[in-house]
Amino acid sequence: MEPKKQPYPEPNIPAKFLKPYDPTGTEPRIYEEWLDQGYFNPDKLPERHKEPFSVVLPPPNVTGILHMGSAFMIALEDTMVRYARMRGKKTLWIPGTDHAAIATQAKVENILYKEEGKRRHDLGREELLRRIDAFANQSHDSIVNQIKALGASVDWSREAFTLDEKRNLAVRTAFKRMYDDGLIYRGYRIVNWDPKGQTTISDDEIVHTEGTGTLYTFKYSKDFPISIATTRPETKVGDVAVAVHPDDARYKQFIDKKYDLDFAGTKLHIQIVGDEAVSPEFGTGAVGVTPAHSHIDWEIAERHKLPVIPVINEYAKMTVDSPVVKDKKVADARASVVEWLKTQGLLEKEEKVPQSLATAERTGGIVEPLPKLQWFVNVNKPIASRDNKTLKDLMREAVSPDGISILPERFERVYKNWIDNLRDWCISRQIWYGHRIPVWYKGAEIYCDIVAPSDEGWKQDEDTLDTWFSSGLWTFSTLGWPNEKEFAAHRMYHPTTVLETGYDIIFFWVARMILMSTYLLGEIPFKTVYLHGLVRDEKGQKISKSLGNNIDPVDMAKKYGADAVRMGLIIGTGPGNDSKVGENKIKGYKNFSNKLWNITRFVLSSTEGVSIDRSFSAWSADDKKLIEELDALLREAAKEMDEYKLHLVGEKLYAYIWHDFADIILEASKPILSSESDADKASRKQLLLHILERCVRALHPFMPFVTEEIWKDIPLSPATLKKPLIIEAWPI
RNA sequence: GCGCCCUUAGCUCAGUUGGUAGAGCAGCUCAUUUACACUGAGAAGGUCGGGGGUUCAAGUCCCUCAGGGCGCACCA
Repeated sequence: MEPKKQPYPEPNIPAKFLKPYDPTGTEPRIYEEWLDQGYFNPDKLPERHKEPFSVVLPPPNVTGILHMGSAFMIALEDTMVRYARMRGKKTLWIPGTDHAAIATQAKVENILYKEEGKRRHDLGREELLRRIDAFANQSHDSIVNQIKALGASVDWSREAFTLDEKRNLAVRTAFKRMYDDGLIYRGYRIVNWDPKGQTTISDDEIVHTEGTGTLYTFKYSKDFPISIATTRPETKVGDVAVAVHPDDARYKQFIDKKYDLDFAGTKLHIQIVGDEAVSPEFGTGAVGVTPAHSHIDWEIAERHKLPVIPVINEYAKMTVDSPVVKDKKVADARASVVEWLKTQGLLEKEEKVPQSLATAERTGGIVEPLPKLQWFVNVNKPIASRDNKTLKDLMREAVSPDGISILPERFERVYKNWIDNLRDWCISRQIWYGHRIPVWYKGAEIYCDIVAPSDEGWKQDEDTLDTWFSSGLWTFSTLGWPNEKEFAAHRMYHPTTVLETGYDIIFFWVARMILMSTYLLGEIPFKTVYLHGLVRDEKGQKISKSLGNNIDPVDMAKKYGADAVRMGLIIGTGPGNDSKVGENKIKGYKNFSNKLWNITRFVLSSTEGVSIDRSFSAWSADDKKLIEELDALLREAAKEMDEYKLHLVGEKLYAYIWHDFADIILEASKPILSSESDADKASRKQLLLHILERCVRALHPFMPFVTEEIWKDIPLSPATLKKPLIIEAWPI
């Protein structure tokens, strides 16, 4: 054998290795090959894949394009799924998109207004829905292409949409079952009203922002015995009571007394009630009770059977027939009432207090609590078919050592805390895009069913459902439920193995899936919840349109390769923590792809004519030790993969391949390969091939493209049938 | 108010049963028809936010303080 100093270019290795690795040219081609091979579909996997491993892709909203956060999620999930597949699991990863009701409709309405100056009612329900569908379809197509560009090994034959026919049947079926069990009811109750979006929203869709308010202390009238304090004087025209703590010595003697009085141009009938909810220390220790426009007051009113007087309408305007406030916007009405109090000499004190403002997540509108007739999910009703447990009970019990575990663990407490504070879930929305409520009315009659009543004269409820209602069914609506035959064929995949998603939707989505699955199926929807954090920019700022700091993951993939994007996202961030990602980090992993590429070039050109001999045993002492070291590292990595510590494994493989294999082992091989000892040379050639082969297999879940491309040229022994790397076994 | 997280090299972060401090990037010195410049070698750089405690041993466990971030509930 000649000393290893050959002129460039070297002969007899595949020509592609003589150039730097080209992800842009390679990745789309490899993805096409995977699609042709069909192994994304578990039904097409070879015999050895038996034990199911199933994941649902958190469906991206059809509101636009994917961002770095979605890419992070896809990278994590694809790495988990590919690892499981190589481990011989029967892997099913279901892709889909989310209609995201309010978000999508708001987006299209914005465009409509900007481009045509029209509002939703100018178009009407049918035409607006047509526009939204067109927008959603377009958005869907680009999202699908983006998912593909990132290398996701999802089963496209099972792709779902939260608003398609099958999911609609699932929604109607779930609604009907809950309605029949009394878990869904229609009620006149105080709800969160978004005047900007003109719809109700759930408690979870409220975003509190810090601000300053003014706390006004005053009396309703000169001869009223108690002073009250409030930050919303304008609502006081809707007061029906003053609540004090039952043991408060200052006010005890007034409890149950009633007063008729004139306030800001309207008549009030105020009853004094004693209620434990009132804190004697705050303000004057007395609360003016406005049942129609405060959640707490509503509850006080319920306890004391007080009347409800709405004074604010859906446009956040005052409705009370008083010259002081009539037809004014709430903010103006507040000023008017304060002015009135001053002129009457009733205002005792004004002080600035910190106050948080409730705004709607999607529209930014200031949320106004209003009483309305809406549909709710009762979370406190005992369910006969579930041992008289309530939905709250089912949700709480699902997260336990033998049920669902959440990673990182600390989120289990966050989840339980949320359940403890959970109120009935308002599910009806006054928007057009979404699942129509499967309820029909004829006069005073109400009819709920999966299909419309056949006889004449019924009118379907105009409202649609909270988008999370359909998302809650996702783990099983994507597996065919409620179609018995289809679901039976997929029964093995439920509960799904792991749910990987962002911690920001633990309440919206994770909790709702647990609710739906435990109630409808009597089983948990998944065994493990892996929560990832927010992807921020290099400076740690939240990625947002206004900052213009969004990096398009697909642009990055085009520039540096999806493999590099995936590594850049995964490495350096444990579950539950936010991460900072910039272009430089991704670039670094592109260099790594090329490093591996050149390692391959060196190994192939140094081992010409040799193929991998799995039963090789004539190892030199050094080589035997090196093999053992790598095996130890891989065993550790396997353990960490099973514990979902992907960031550690990725880093470990990177460090080993670059700094052990390339920097040390390859360099040390040069003198050995040009030495006199045939035995040492034979051993070293086998070593180089063995290590390369193991590294490529181990790295595949993280960097699927470059590894699959290298794999094609790894010289397995001629007797071995080479399968695509995607279904090869992970080493160790 | 209740609760959670973060504070480790200039920057970004790893570091899970407690056992002599790690990586990437940046910077510094050197090498250069080399498998790879999308490179290599080397050196430098940290009292692991402050204080206290437990322990033979603490970045790691406990208490406390400070700064930053977040979630929930909102005192009207």
